[in-house]
Amino acid sequence: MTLTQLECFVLVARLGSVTAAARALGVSEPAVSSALGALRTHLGDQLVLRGPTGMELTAAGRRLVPIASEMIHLGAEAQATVRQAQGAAPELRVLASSTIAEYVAPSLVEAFARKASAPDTTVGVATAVEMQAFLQDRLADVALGPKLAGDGSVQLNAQPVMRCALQLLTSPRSRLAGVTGLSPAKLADVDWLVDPAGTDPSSPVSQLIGRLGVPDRRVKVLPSQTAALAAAADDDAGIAPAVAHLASAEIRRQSVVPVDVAGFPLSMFWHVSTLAIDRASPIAWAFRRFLTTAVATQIMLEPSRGVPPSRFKPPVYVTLWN
Amino acid sequence: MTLTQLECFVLVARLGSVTAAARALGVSEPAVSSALGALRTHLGDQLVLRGPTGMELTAAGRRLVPIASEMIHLGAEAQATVRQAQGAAPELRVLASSTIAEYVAPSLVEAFARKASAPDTTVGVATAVEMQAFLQDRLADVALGPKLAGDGSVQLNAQPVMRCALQLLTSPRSRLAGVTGLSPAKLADVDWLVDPAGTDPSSPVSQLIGRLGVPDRRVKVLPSQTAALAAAADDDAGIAPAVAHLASAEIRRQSVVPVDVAGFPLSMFWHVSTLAIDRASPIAWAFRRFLTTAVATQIMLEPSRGVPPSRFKPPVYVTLWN
DNA sequence: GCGGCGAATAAGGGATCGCTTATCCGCCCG
DNA sequence: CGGGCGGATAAGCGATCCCTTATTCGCCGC
Repeated sequence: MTLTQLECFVLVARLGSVTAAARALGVSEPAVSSALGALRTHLGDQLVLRGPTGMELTAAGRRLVPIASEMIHLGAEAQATVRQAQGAAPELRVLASSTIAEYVAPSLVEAFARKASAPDTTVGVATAVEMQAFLQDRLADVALGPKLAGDGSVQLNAQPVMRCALQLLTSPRSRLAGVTGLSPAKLADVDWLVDPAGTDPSSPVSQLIGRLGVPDRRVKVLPSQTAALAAAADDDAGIAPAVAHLASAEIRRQSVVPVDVAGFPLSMFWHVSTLAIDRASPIAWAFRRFLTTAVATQIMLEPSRGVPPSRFKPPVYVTLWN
Repeated sequence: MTLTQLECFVLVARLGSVTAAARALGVSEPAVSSALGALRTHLGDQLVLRGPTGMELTAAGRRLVPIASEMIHLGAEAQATVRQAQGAAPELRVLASSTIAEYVAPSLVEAFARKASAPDTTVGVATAVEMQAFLQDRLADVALGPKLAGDGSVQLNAQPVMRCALQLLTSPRSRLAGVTGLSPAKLADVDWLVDPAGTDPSSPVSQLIGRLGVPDRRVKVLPSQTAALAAAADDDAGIAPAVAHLASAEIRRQSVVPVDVAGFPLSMFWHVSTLAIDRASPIAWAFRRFLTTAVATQIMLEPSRGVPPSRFKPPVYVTLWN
């Protein structure tokens, strides 16, 4: 029985899929599968079984989840406690959607470090379900992006921190540019140039794509929002969905222009989510309060220029014990 | 960071010595030392330092102990929970002094299993400090033998279950036999034939030996009380300290006779110790209550004939996760 | 029946674990 | 100052972990 094995099990249980857990951990699917197999053998129970809607817990598995989750948490707490006893800065583990990680998370973290007790901060990219699982297991302290609610066992606390306008952008030379009152149906048959957050099923972009019935082959996932905007500028028909104020530079210099479709710009919110205040770390809520300050709002409105596509590193997931 | 490493650390912290922890775990001293070294490297703190009175905790170590202890406990609980969810019998881990393990623990456990829900019981031999550490870490459920109090952090609850008379026995052909009003000073210069419990510093026998100033070379540790009595019967001067009613068969057939020394027979008690009732497992307290019944008392008074020395297995320590 | 998707299994390799025995080192005590 | 005790270190070895890629299995929808 290894902490790694327990971690794999909990993630499979929470995410409902071995593949999803592997993705969240940044390892291959058989790695998780075999860890799970070892735990199953050791405990003499299947723990999770394949069901129609994903992996479902057995009776034993259902009881094991909270225990394993607590062990993982204590493992992280052990490290944090020792660090703190040595007088080191507390640790703040932030998860963000790829869009936020690209444009505003670094500046936010930097500004917070200057104001607060200079915590040792790491930023990782994750999808909404991954954020939820990581927060519940306390493998991360703060999630930035979609609104998270938590499942039955562990409640999460979300709060909007930024109102955004989602625009559909295209090249000024595109055949979509300048057309007024464009029919949404037309949008299903052009290239959609999205950043990794667009692959998160719970993201507004992904839901939009689903609602419009855009076929998969039309969805091009670029490594960053900046890259997506650059690709849109070169494409004669592609659409890049983007948060308006993040693309302000590209819009101002007219490398891309808004597409005129009913319902756009689409209003949406960035949220900050943590465990409830009595269960989360103090530094998590300090960061959370910081996000509602004018300083933070300013940073979110005037983001650092997008990281060049080539240098944008997608997932910097939480480091564990290996 | 491994559960094994944490376990080693906690035992070193609780027992105050690497060697003692190694003995409690039934492994070599470097095994514990290197596990501790790995944890130190991983966490970047010494955790425990050599002090005049044993290994002393650093600030970080002091904070780590309860966290690590809880992780170990949860590890054991994970296994127990899964077992239980599968409908298996609950687990009862009993620690006993070697004397009790030899004479009465098997019968007690067997009788309890017949009355109660037939738990899956294991019996191990341990010294008093080991019992204390194991109970506090919840690696054992019940300790049988000396009265345990617990240290500051985790309170233990002890209760006497049997009053015993400690006799000094010798061969009827010994030069000590038949002598009346023997001076205690004479006892320091004869062989003392003790069972493994006699090496536990907190045992009455060990304290007696210390009080009388018996030199180490005079103390012969036999693998069981039965073996000690047999050796005493063959020795022309040796003394075997023994609980009177356990040696009743040997006394009745006159293979050994009591030595007449002031203060003997010496009254002492067997205790049962567990965590407080709200922190211990239900089965632990069920066993505890059983020990105060007439059935259990009868078993303790008329023990199963001592296990033949050759078949007595000394330490069957708690199994962990390997 | 046949793809396709997701999980399990196979095979292999590098790292670590966990244990051993033997040795070294620091410290206290006679 | 030498011995002795207890902890740390060295060297080595087998088992396990943990990861990979490739393949197989089971199930569902077409």
